[in-house]
Amino acid sequence: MTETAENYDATKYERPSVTVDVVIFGLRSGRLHVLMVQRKHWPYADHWAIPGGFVNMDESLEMAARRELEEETGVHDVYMEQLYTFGEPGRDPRTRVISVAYFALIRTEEQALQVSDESNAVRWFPVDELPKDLAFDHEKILRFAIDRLRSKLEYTTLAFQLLPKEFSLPKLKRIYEEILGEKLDKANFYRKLRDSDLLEDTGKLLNSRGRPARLYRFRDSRIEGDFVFRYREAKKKDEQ
Amino acid sequence: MTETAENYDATKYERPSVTVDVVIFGLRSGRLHVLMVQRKHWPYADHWAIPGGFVNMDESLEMAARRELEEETGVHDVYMEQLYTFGEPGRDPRTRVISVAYFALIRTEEQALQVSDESNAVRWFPVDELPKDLAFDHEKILRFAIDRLRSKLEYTTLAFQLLPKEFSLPKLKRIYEEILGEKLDKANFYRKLRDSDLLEDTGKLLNSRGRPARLYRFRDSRIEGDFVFRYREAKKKDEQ
DNA sequence: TCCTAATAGTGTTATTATGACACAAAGTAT
DNA sequence: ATACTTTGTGTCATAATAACACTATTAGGA
Repeated sequence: MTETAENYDATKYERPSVTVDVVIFGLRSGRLHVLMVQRKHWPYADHWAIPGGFVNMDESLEMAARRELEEETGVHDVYMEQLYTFGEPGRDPRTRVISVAYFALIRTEEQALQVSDESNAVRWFPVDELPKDLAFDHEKILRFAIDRLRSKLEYTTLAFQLLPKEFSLPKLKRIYEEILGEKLDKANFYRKLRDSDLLEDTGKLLNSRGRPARLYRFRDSRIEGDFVFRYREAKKKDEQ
Repeated sequence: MTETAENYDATKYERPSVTVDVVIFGLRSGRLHVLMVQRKHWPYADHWAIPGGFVNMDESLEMAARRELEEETGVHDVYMEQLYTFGEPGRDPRTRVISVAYFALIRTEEQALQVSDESNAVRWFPVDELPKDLAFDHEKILRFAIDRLRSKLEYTTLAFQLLPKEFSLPKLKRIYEEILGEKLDKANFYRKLRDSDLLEDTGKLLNSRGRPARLYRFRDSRIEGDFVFRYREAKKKDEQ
């Protein structure tokens, strides 16, 4: 049958629901954390979940993700990109739900959390100490997000989104080590950054225990756009 | 209000439709092509489009993509991965439609095309000679897919999915050149492949004009899994 | 005040990867 | 036989990487 504007019936087919879920990464005390909300309602009441919700009919997916993020946590103006779309039948007991997952990177010190009335609590969890029995397939989504963050760290400047405006090289290095789970060589790391021309010396120093660290900021021009900072090459294959 | 299994009403919210669209790449005469269908019905009747259709309530997204692919083109058993989800309001005049896009790589010589009754025609187009006025936002999806294919070619073995089981090194090299749009050095390319240990010599030779080319096949163990063949490093930055 | 611990930052070198290019090998066509 | 075409290898200068030793600058305690 030929459909025209006149006879097309938008309700003819049964439709799935569409949600957006947002994996929010931040650093706290130098460790990588994920923001989770504790659900108030069925299904999975009292279970921890990634913030998210249904997409409205008149908003884009990214707008929906940003709206949910702000509603449920008070967080706004952050780096965000689409991660993957999860749509297995049965992943939500209510009905067929297709979830478009995003991940966001935030500067924790610039953000104040707030709890919405959809959840009991909002909390940061270290990525290696996640709560048990997450709602839905959120554990899978989380692992997916962590893997993606790790791999993108190796060829993008994503890590910059997690740092305060001004920071020291040792701090940046510790973040890379934290996320990649691997020690890096100081000299080689510093040299890569110097050569990359990504950083700008603020002239300021940061006192701590030992010798004070120089503070840098990122050159704006390099953060956006397609410039690639590959902090190291692919690992040598040790298989064979 | 608290929702329970008893009072949850799945039809309470208005829902978007969800479709899958599949960008299908193949080689024909050594050039990269995309498979398109010509629409029969409103909207965009007679316009060329990426094969796709609505997701059924009881099938996964990837199952839906494979079903649509087979229904509309007769193509099956191919490499496929999720590309991105497009969901701008207004991208489909019928109603709010969210499209989960996939891309597939096929060995053209092993596949016979067929036309479904949903479309007037099915045709291969070279990626640099696409038809004008594609349906919906399919031009955007296509560009997205081509970019992704290019970038993944540089650090995966995706190109292998486009080739016949047995092939020569010059042929493989020409494919890389075709997709990347750039000449590669023979010696360096061959050396990378030899060192990668990805290939297995079949012992056979392929006669053509000049010296016969040795035929290779891929070691199965290396095609699947997370093994990475980086045929070259990132380009040097020419900016600054 | 002077030593020590702690942290920041630089220099050096062997090894490996890359890119450019010349050259040799093995067929076909005339 | 010889020219031509295409496949395949060798070599070398340069650049990137990894490993590790070393110097620098502060705080804090003896």
